[in-house]
Formats: sequence, C-alpha cells, structure tokens
Amino acid sequence: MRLSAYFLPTLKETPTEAKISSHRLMLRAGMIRQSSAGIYSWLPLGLKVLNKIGEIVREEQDAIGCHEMLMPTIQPADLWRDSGRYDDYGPEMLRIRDRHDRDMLYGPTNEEQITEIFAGSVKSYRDVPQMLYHIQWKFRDEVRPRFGVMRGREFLMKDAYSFDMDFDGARNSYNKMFVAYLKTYERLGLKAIPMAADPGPIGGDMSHEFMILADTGESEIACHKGFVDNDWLETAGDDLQTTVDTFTEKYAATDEKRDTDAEAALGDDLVTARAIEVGHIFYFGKKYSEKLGAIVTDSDGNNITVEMGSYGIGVSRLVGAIIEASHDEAGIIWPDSVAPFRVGLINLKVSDDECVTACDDLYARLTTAGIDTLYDDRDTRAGAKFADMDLIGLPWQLAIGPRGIKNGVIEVKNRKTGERQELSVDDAMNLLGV
RNA sequence: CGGGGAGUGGCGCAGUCUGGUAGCGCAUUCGCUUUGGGAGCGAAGGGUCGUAGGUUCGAAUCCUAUCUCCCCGACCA
Repeated sequence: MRLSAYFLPTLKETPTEAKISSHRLMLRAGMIRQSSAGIYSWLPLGLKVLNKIGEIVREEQDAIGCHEMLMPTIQPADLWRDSGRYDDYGPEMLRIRDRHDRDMLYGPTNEEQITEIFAGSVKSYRDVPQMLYHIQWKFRDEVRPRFGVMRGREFLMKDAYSFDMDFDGARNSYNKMFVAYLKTYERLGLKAIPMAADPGPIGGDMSHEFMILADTGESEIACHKGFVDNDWLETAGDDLQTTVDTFTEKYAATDEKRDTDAEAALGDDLVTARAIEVGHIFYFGKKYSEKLGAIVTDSDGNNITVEMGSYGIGVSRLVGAIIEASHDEAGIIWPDSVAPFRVGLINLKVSDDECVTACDDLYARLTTAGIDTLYDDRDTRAGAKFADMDLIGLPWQLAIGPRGIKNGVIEVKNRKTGERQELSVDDAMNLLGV
C-alpha cells in the first residue's frame, strides 16, 4: 500500500480526552475515531488489526470443530422475556421500540438467540454435541465507558456456545475451548493467564477468565509465578483434561477471588500485577436450555435437556489490550501476527529519481513475495516518516536514501528491539525470510 | 449513579477572576530556502467561543437552564 494513497490520519499531538496509552496510540496512529462515549469508528489501519485478530480467533475456533455463524445485533424482547433476563438485565441493556411498537433490544450477548435456534433445529442425540460461534457487535450501555476501545459500549466479541448431552460432555467442550483460548492468545503474542472466576449459580470449577498482565489493567491479580515464566502449553500432553489441569492446579486469582492464605503459602513464587480480562468461559448447565426448551431425545428415547456453556473473547478489546502490553514512548509495537502491515518501506528522498526507483523496485519485490508492505512515498521529511512508522508500530522498517544507495545498502530496523542495521537489499530480503 | 473537571478554527491550548467585539503553537494552502530521525522564513485561508434563554449600550467573559465529553469510585467481555 502506498501511503500517499492510503487513509492514515496520524496525529502529532495527543487528543486531550485519551488518558491511557492504548487509547492515545490508537487515536494518534489513525486507527479509530470516537463517535460518542464508548462508541468508535474503525479507520482502515485499525480495522486491519481488528480483522487479523478476528481471523486468528476464527481459525482456532474452527480447529476445535466450533462452527461459525452470524446472529443479529437486534433481538426481540420476547426472547429475553422467555429466559427471564429482560427484566433482570437492567439499564445496561439498550432497549429499542420498532415502528409497530414492538419491544426490541440491541443484544448484549446471545445465549437466548442461540438456544432458540438450537432448540428449534436439534431433536436427536445424534446431532449432539454441537459448538457454534459468531463474531458480532454487542452493546452494553455501560455507566462509564473508558479506556477507549477496551471498555466501550459497543464492542466486537466472539461468543461461542456448546451443547452436550451430559455433564461429562459439557466438561469436554469446556476443556476444548480452554485449550483453544490458550492457543489463540499465544498466537496473538500474549501471555494470557487463566484464572478461576465466579462460576455463578451453577457452582463448580468450570469458569475461567483469561487475563493478560498490563500496568493499566483494571484488576489487581495474583498468581503463581510459573504462569509468567513458563509456557506449559508446549509441554502439555495430548490429553485435554491433563492440559487443563496443568493450567488450573496452580494458584491464580482475580482481585475478588484472592485468597490471602493461599498467597502466603506461595512465598517467593507469588506474583501480583494488574491485568486486563480478554476472555471468559463458563459452563452454565441447563439455565437457558430449560427455559427455552432445548430438549433432545437420547438413544433410549428419553427427553434430555442439553447442557450448555458459553465462551467469550473480546475481539475489539484485544486491540487495546495488545497495545497496552506492547508499546513504548514512540508508539505501538505490533506482534507479527496482528501487525497491520509486516513491513514499512520508507523513501527518504522522493525528489531523488534514483532513490524513487530503488524504493519502487523493492516495493515490487516485497509485494511479489507476498509481504504486506506499507510504502511511505509521501513528499514529506524523513523525520516525519520515521516518527509515523514508529507510531504505527510495524515490525520492520526499511529505509532507503541516496546515501545508502551510494553504498549499496538500505537501513533495516526492528521495531521491537530498536536494532538498526545496514544491509544489501538481498540480505534484507533474507532477513525477512524471502 | 455519587464525587470532580472540561467544552474557544482539524489538533493542543491561552483569554473568563476584573465584560469592550478572539489569539498562540501545530496542522492546511501558496512561495522561497532546506532535505537521513516530527525543518526555516514569508504570506494566506479557517472559529456566530457546546446549545438555549437572560442581564447589559456591549457577553467567550456575568446569571439560569440544558447537552456533551473526560477523570476518580461502585459495576462489567
């Protein structure tokens, strides 16, 4: 992409309303613009990242046999009256009335909707277990939206739902999701720690929040330091339950679940930090299947109310969370997997024909090699280009100027380490794995 | 929802206390000089000061109401 033709409105100065790094950087990097409190437009660069995260989430859901679908944002109130949540939900739910005076709502979540669909379509044990998900915009009318995209009112969320014949099946579905989540966060370049969460009225140990450590996190957490130091996912075996046990047997708790005795027992192995919740999975049994009649017949002809679980990942929140976990004074530092472009190519002197030719050639080579490149061919000063590249945080910066051309080299900078080296074009391509 | 703060060109701010008809930096446009880490000089364009009432000869400034946004807390992916 040629930057001269792109839409990337970066800001030199920080908008006054943004207080935390990720929010400031997203505004400055031209990723988002605020529409109203907690509601944002996603500009091209921001949308690219959002989509990349969504794609990784999607791949890991598909990999465990969870099927993508898409449910509406607007739902009928009657559906929620059936589950009893229409009155329970409170002012966080945005209630709407259509032209026929029917009560509608902008969905804050989709348990009712999915259960109704399942109940109407699945009648036999032969079609169970089933796992379905969608990635859709939700709305929760937060009293106080804040932290930019991390606590918005409108947010993009992946929510999945599992349906099983019995508790053992539900546990298996839960475990599959648990491990899929670990893999998802790892691919996003995040160290997410599963922490025991409030399981609600069902009880048991089947509810976990996935937290990533960041100074601006909303809650104060404590955990065994093994969660920070180790990567148990690599050492975990094939057995699902064993893998899940590896991650759940060690102490890890969000602020409301902390246990001073357990923490004292850990001694030097205790780590306390602030963290951001980026996912939540839980088993809730027959809570909705009972109310909405999700009943199937088993092999003996008995009617069985299915066991359900739901599994959320805050996709839009992750954009902010990743930045919180990965930035410096100059700007964002994207993990390779979600970077909007892999390479930023800087033409240091657009008035120099030789330099332009060299840049155009390299751009063509990169593009042909399938490397998504943002090519800064604008007629501005070098300093501004470097500053913008640092701000938007692409993993690699390649800078070409007359001085380097004379010596047959270009400058290659690694955004994360800050390391700069002068290489020939071929060596630079090798470094990028081409 | 309790407590606090703020709305003035696209962005960041001053001016408000003490009323006199709006200013600075950045950005934008043009010209010249520059050109390898957010350049310099000169010129230009752009604001009915959140909105609505009121006080006054005169309101960004004083009074009243209202809307919006931000921060701290309680609540949530």
